[in-house]
Amino acid sequence: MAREERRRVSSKRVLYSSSERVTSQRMLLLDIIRQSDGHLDADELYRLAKEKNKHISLSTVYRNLHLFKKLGLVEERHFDEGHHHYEVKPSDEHQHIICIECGKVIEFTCPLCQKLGDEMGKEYDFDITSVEVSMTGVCPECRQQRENRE
Amino acid sequence: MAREERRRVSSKRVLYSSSERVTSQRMLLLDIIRQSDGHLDADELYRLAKEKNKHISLSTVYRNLHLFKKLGLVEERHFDEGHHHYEVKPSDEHQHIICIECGKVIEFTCPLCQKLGDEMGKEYDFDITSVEVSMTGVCPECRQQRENRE
DNA sequence: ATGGGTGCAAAGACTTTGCACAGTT
DNA sequence: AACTGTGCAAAGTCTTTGCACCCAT
Repeated sequence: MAREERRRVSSKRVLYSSSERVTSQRMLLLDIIRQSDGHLDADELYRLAKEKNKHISLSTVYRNLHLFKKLGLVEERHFDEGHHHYEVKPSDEHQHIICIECGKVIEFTCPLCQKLGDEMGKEYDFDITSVEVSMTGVCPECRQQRENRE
Repeated sequence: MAREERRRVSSKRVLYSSSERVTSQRMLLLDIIRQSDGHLDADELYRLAKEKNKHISLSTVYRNLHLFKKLGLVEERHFDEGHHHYEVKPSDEHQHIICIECGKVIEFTCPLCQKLGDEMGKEYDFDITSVEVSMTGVCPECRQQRENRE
């Protein structure tokens, strides 16, 4: 079984084994989220889903994003904008660098960040459930363009 | 000159020395932001401002938050919600832990996080402009309440 | 006097909700 | 058959914008 395949089955298995119903919309959305390279927002997911199912509605997308989040299949990320982004919950925790010019997203892993979460949890007596690191900056390409403009 | 006083003057000095106009609304908003213990959202700032100036409008609040951000007087923070929070730009960079139950916010400093920003900047050839760390979890008080409920 | 700032109301962007019908169990 | 999920439209929340008037420079 290919790696891809295993991941897909595993997402759906979570759905099957939950008490939630398995609908074609949910299958479709899970497929799209898995195939994307991450960081979809609700509207992008909706547009992609509509290519396969013309009648799917935005509310269904929102409702199921909440469901997937509850089931632990996706994570909500808060970048510099007024809306949320979602990505498949990765087996390895990772963090993001976002270009403020073009919106490009770089992922990097940071074991240190998890460790930091543990430490701060102890320090302030919190049960830490997530550690989110977002750096913003200007990517090489956009910096180049800026320089050309000057 | 007291510490508080110095900080206020310094915020206003930035405004005076910019080409932006000095209006009573801007003075009022800067005063409120400075006096708050941080993490105000636009609506809270609006409500507080209305206590002093009944006619101030929400748009003025939004417009000036953008201005203050541009002038580097406040920072925008992205917690787990659908709206932004603002805080006086602190001389020392710090990060946040947010309780998912009651919304309480803890601040902690993390020199390591800035260092991480530098490193990642080098690694991916980004000019990093900010490093934002948000941890979420359950605070001691809310954990207690949960346990009582069970 | 000139140009930017403000208040108000309306519009925009993103998200949630009520309801009747359809689909899953 | 029972009950949850869906599509649609309407409402809700947060933010931005157009415009006439006001005020800082």
